[in-house]
Amino acid sequence: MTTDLSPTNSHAETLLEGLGRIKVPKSSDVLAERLKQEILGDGYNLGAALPTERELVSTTGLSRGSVREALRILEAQGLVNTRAGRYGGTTVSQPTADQLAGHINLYVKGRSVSVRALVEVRLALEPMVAALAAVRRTDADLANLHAIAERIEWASDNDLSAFLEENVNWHEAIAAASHNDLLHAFASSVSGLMFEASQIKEFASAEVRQRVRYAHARILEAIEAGDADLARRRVERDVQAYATILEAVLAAAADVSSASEN
Amino acid sequence: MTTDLSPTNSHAETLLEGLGRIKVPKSSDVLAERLKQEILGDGYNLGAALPTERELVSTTGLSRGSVREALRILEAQGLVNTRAGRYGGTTVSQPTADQLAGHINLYVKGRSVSVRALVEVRLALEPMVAALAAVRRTDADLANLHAIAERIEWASDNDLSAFLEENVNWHEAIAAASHNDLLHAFASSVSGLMFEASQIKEFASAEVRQRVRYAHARILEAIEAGDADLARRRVERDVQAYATILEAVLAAAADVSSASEN
DNA sequence: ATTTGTTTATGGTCCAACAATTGACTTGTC
DNA sequence: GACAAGTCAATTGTTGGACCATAAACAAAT
Repeated sequence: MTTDLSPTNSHAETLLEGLGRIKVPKSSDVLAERLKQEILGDGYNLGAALPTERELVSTTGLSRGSVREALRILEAQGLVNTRAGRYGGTTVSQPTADQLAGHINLYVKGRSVSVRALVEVRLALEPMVAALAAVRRTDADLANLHAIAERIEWASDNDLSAFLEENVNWHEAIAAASHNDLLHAFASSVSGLMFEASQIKEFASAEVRQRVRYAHARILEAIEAGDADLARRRVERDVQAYATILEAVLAAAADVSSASEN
Repeated sequence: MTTDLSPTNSHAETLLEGLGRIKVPKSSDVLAERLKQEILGDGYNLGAALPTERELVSTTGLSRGSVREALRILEAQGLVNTRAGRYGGTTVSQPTADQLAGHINLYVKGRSVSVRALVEVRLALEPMVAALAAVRRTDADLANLHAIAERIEWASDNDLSAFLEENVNWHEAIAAASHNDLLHAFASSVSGLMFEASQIKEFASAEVRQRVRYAHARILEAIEAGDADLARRRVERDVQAYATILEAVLAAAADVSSASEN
């Protein structure tokens, strides 16, 4: 290995055998990473105060600008909050479901994930969500769901955009009733993205709206009864139906666009 | 409404009826948000170059520090990359699956999501993943899965940590074979988290390892045959079995800790 | 007791300069 | 002509210092 004749770098090669690309990280990245480890480790509890910017400057030897860039990174990751003013400063916080949903949205939009793919994810998540909700729903969850169902009932005949929005709230409420934080974040994020897609597609006909209301009623019934399997099956059928309708709409749209291409 | 006697703020109230909390956003947040909108909108294609920092300084009127903080935020969101040097600069990029997985991990760790909750999510995702993989897997996917299965076979009797790691690769490979970017990101992220939990719990006995290998073989068989329903059912049973074992281990651990409490 | 002002430690912002990086360009060498 | 080495220039990386804005605590005034 050390004696083979490489076509380039004739000398000073023996010592540099397995050297790949050397990356020189930015100081702000290094600091952000170190703070992140300390936060995730046992060093800081929720709400604990990090050192002030100027303290970090003196302890790390970095400039205040670099320290602040590191803090902006942690802030974007949802790990800290900052408040100005005396007795303000940087405190440890938990990433919120909304923040995670935001990152999921960026991923989906940035990569132009197809609506079909979203439906597939929904098809995976929502039956499980409903099953868990049937087992774990609290009285407050049920009250919330009933209230939303009522608003959907009203909006169905009056206000299309309100109908769609309350629909998102419905899915959000069921996801919350599953009392599984991660599932909740996943499901409500996907629901929100589907909502945006629905607004473009405009496929909520009166017939579809009627169907949705009926399906919701049956699902809520199952959740209220605490029947997990029934809730799962009914949601599964509902999402399947939705997917079928969506396929039809998409096919129609494809027809139109291919026709206009000729 | 305007004539009622409020207990405080006796005068100068009529003009301030519906004023909520006034938020003064940071300049870097404003700039980050604006750039984000332009990137997500039709303004920038993938790989397109954003204005240089100094151009942004002159067009926005902000200081370079604020501009840089905005760019760090976008970078943390995976929307841009930055390279130093001439012909360097900030370019638009897509968030990677790894970056999304990182945010999911932060959410899970930050909120101390239970392993049980993770299992529930896995139970929702993986059957769908397998079903899609059975329909969409390419020859490369199959070759990859076979290679991993072989390495697992070897590691099962020799190297426990390698066994666990290859296990993650297995799940990752199936998720990739589903050819659904979002599902892939979700599933592989959860797999990674489960892996970390497994390393702590140390519950991969020889019997469990044997079982895993058998299950993998049957699942791969179904995927190779292109039988979506069979693959779904087999994965479902596998994950169920895993969940059962995990419950037992957790119960045993709970026994130990409650015993040591007395 | 309520309002009003003052204090002051903290983050927010700006500016100016220099260092480090890096791809293109130029020159030198064989 | 091809290849190596050196030079250049535009861009991000980093620093130091200064000042502004914010907000909780405290003091004073009414």
